[in-house]
Amino acid sequence: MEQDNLRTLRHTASHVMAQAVKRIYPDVRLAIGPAIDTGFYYDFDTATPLTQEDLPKIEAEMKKIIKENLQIKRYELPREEALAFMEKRGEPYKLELIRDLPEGEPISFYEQGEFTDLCAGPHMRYTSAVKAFKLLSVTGAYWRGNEKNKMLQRIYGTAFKTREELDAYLAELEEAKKRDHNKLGRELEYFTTVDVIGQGLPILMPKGARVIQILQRFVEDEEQRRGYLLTKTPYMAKRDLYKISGHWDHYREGMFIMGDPDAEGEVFALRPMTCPFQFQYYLARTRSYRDLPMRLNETSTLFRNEASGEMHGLIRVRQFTISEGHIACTPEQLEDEFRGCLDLAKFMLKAVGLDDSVSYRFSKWDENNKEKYIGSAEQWEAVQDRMRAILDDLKIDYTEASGEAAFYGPKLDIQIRNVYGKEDTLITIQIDFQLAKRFEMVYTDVNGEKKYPYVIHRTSIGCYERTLALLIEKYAGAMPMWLAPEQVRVLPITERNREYGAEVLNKLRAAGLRAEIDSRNEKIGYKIREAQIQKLPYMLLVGDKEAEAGMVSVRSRSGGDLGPKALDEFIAQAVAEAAAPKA
RNA sequence: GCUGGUGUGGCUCAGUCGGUAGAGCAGCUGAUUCGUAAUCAGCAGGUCGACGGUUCGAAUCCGCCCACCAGCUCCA
Repeated sequence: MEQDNLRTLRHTASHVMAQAVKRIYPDVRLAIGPAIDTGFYYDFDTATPLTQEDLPKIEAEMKKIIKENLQIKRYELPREEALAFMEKRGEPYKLELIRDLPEGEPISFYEQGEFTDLCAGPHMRYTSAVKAFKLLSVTGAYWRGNEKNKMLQRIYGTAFKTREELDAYLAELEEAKKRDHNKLGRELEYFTTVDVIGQGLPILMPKGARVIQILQRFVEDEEQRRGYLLTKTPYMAKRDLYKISGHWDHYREGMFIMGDPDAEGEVFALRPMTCPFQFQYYLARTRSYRDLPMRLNETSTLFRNEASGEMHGLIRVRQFTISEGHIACTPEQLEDEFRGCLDLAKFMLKAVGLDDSVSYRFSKWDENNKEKYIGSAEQWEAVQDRMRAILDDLKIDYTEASGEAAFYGPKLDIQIRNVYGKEDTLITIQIDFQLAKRFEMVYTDVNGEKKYPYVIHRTSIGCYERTLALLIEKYAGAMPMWLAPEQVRVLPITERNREYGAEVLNKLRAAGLRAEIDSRNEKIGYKIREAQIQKLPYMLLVGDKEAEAGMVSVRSRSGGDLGPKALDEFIAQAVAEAAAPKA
């Protein structure tokens, strides 16, 4: 109920904003303006684009409207009158909306002063109800979310019941932005990008590369324990392969193609997915039901020619490496194998500490967009029902989403939000009922009959770049000990202590700890500050008295000064702490 | 791809009306040997994102690319 009130308030705020915009720019055309989870927006068609500089003006006008305390009145009109009204007002988008309303649906309007909007409501009763609001940004957005339509101007804002709540939210936003991996990850030198290499092609610097290496080893070892067979397959193939898989017809604009597809001769393409490559192992000889389930994994680098506006830090890139895998199994094995994939994914999420940050999405096909998918409606419905049954049986709390499936089958997507609240898929488990047939992957069942196996496409920890990005945001750069690219830094107090510092460093490294030394001629407080900025788990101060006694003075990023400790004792404790999580 | 914004040494920024670049921090060298951030002195580092154009003269004006940021669309 509380939530509903807030949405109503925000919806009213969006109308107040639209009224303000109309007053300042009478020629704008109104599109839609709903409340959203974080506030509200309104889409306008304007002759010239709005910019950030327009916002204060609009805010000022909104304040006036709120002060005027206009009454908000709801009324309904019959279809013809509604159309005539919007016709007279010159609102083409509203006309389109009215025309699309189903017959018999009430057509309601909300009026506040000179401003009237087609709207289902509900709304507050007076404009003065909007007490604490803020306009945040102005961006483009396609009419009805379709890129073929005109791009409108969208203003985002937020509103709360009190000033305090608004200020708290804005402060929270600012705090969240400080954890942005795209800023922090560059500052802390996890990665960088460079113009001459190109968009969506990040350079993983030593720290980023190290974290990914740790994760990769962890994943591969765990998958080995769970009966996976590791493959290493080529990064490119002739187009013929992608014709069989369907990628050539359904994913071509997403591929990097080498050679002219219209000319004679061979054309190659970098792989956007691993499936058709990994299937070749299955196809290498005849298979029987005794070979199943066959679990294949690969640390697989993929290339996708994303549209230029899509790239974002390490979250959306053109080359990435994924903990890929495919399971071929019989229909009877499907549920157990699916359960196994989910268990592995959950284990991974828990290990890196992201398990409480995710949500589950059952991604289905879109029956109104059949070109995007292969297979018949009956097949899709059947496999989706099967998947839903499995999800329900596993008691997964999921939401359903149409049009989010892969072109060959439905998915369970494990979703995560970045610091801006934008949702991305971290992990996906897909049931594929079609590619086996396309590749003529068969097995001989107990009765000697040839059958097509189900194929599960799955990832255990997602793609490493994206996972790294979300870990940076989750921990604000302060990686847990087992993932920290630099676990310990040795800080000699004076030049005199460098030799002992080097000795300490060697012992740390010999014990398998990732350690560095700061031997600059700077004051000790300064070196500590540096290490703190980099969020290092441990700092070891070594001075004259530590050198004499074989000790180190330990500081942790969290607990502050831990006092002097025998070096061997520290090492034993740190090594234990640095161990990877166990199943 | 679309809408808007941004692009000056590693980082943060200054650069007024066009007169061919400055600061702090970081770096390096020397001195200092210091116990919880910033001692002293010096040095080095930039074809002002790229390429065209206007101009006697462009970091400043125009065009076109490229990259980065937010959003839309698309997606792991």
